[in-house]
Amino acid sequence: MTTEASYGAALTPGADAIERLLADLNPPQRKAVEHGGGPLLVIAGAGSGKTRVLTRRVAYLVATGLAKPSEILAITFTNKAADEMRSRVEELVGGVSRLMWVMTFHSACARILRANAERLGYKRSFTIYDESDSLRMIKRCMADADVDPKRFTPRSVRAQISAAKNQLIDATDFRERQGSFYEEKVADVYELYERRMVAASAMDFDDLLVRTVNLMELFEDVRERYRRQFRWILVDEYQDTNHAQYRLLQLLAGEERNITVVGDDAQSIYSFRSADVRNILEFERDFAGAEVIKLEQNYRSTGTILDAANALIAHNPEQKPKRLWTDAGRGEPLTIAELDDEHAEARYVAGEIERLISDEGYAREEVAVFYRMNAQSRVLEDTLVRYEVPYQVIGGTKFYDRAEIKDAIAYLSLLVNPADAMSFARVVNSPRRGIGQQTQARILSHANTTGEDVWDVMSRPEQVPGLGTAAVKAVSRFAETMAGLRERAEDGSVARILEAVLHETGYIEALEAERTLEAEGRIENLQELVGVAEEFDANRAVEGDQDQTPLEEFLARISLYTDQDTLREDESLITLMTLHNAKGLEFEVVFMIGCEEGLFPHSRSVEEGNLDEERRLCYVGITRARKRLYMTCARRRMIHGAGGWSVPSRFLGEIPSELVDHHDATTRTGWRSARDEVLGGMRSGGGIQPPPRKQPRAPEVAFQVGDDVVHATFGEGVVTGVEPDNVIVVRFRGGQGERKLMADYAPLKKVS
DNA sequence: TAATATTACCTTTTT
DNA sequence: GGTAATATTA
Repeated sequence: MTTEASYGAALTPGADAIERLLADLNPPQRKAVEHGGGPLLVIAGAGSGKTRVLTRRVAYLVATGLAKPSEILAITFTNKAADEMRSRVEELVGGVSRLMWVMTFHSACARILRANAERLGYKRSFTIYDESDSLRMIKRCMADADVDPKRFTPRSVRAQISAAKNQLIDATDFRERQGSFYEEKVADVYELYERRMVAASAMDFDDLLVRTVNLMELFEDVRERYRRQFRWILVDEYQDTNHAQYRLLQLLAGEERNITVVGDDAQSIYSFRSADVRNILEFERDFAGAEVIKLEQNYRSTGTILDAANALIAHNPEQKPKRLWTDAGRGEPLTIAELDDEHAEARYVAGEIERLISDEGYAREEVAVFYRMNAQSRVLEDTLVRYEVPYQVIGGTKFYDRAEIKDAIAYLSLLVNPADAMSFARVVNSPRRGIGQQTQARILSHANTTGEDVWDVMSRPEQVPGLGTAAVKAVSRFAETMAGLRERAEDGSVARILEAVLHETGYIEALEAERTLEAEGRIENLQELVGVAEEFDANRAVEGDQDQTPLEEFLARISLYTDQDTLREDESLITLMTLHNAKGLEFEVVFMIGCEEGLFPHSRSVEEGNLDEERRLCYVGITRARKRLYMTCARRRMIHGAGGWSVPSRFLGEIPSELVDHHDATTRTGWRSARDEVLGGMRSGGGIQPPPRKQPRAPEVAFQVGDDVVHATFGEGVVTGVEPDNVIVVRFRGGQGERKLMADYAPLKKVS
């Protein structure tokens, strides 16, 4: 712990510098930055300058001497957010930012575990399995535990295990809690999976968190060491933390509890990954004496866009009350466009983008298109190519997900971690070496029964029961090749090792022999990977880690890297991404496509009762837009082959009609009745009366002028007008003026 | 064992 | 529309 002296000495230097850090902040932002020690919760609405507050606060802590740079742990959820925070902090405090830990939960955990893995029975050079690796491992475990993959899909089993881990329920606890036959079986797989993962010295993404918690709980010395190191903790997007992450923060916060968390419950969109909004809602209880600061002034969007967002989110019953406001002016109305099908939708979007760029002077990099599912990008991409609109897609099929890249990385993993059974299985017969499933299964089960590393087993194949002479010979050859490569893997250039692997294992040769366009593409991808390795080598020459070999460091880095991080801002491209990926970003112009029931909100979310979360996702999308927002829906859409009729998303109807320009480009009638029903008061007259249908929320009571009402978000008010289509006008207390609400949908109650 | 053909099943969102 | 597991055959 630091002495009193360093606190005192701190306040003298650079009073100017400190004032400059605070100068352009609004009062609540300033208050958050200047908060001293102890827990702090910042409820930061969309676009309210939360990153600015976080980075300034880090700089402030350093500038005032309250914190040494090395005592700061700043946590984000994505690498991209971490990179941005790091560079913004660096601008403020300079090179000392190097000493801080500014990274994702997962990278921080991986780094802690690298230094301590042996205490938990893992090798220091443990391998990190991504989702597909872990799914393969699950499948293998299911086969070995005699669990029928037809009755229990591997994905659902993994999902259950993952959910359990994120709640820190280990295999033993899991078994104790479960009753049904199904859950018993999952418990069998869970136990086996945990054993196999340790045997392979491998961790999945959940393990990174769970094992770090285990480490801190089991070893007081480790816990104390990191508590002393991270005296100041800051967490971004706190609403997305799960229980394991919450526990980790609790363990790290220590007695001083210098923990700052920033988040927005209205932007919690990761409950499917076990994120628990309660973490943010109950922060004040968990960290008693916490100061709470709300940031409600929005610096990003027009008043119209904010009104739309506020009106939409008001349909969610439970949230921390907050009202986003701006003094930026009204701006232009939103556009809701209805098209015939996804092709017409794509043409509309492409045409509008062209128009916005050529007539209204927007730059391509200021435009983004968001969708619910990655699969939706395809049609749009085809159209953009035809319209010659340059674009980039964030997420989706990833470079590191390609088979050849995974193969190459699996080879390297096996060199570094000789216990890595999944990498072995991936690589041993690729390219074909005459080592088929039978042989592989025998080697793996021999490794499992003897407890040896796969590497050692394959090095002495004659000891494996049941192997024929041909198999023994093939395996020996492979083992020799690998042994030769391993000697050289100890040090030196990663790029060189990778090239040696690709050539000496015959991998490239096999691709060349294919003489297909596809194989050529694969070779190009591998060359790109070599390029990545070269870049890594060059950077490492400047700042290397002594504890790890270059190859180990490379693999550790790459396993937590996704191409999320490849978002480019400087090039003139429009950006395509899922709504989930859009969180934390902002664009002048935003298109949200596929706003149809079943797609958005997704039918599965509706079935599982996660409608509120879908609505928050919509809220996130809307609040990304600075100036212009388009929402589109198609009346017909192909979903995996078969086409179907669609109904506009209920979210469109939740946006007050006076904020919207409605653009109808559909060509036939018949569908309109369904649409009019959802869009409600948006247009009047005409059309056939829609068949009666269940309302999302039953109409409560008829409201009359003069009724006192209370609204989930806006608070108390009085009804000042009643309009057709169940629209009522309410004047809320607290100088917010009047709002039009749809009585059937708004979370509004009469008070007597 | 490997290569090909056929079928089933899919799809939410991601560190 | 696409992948991945399975059946079939050389």
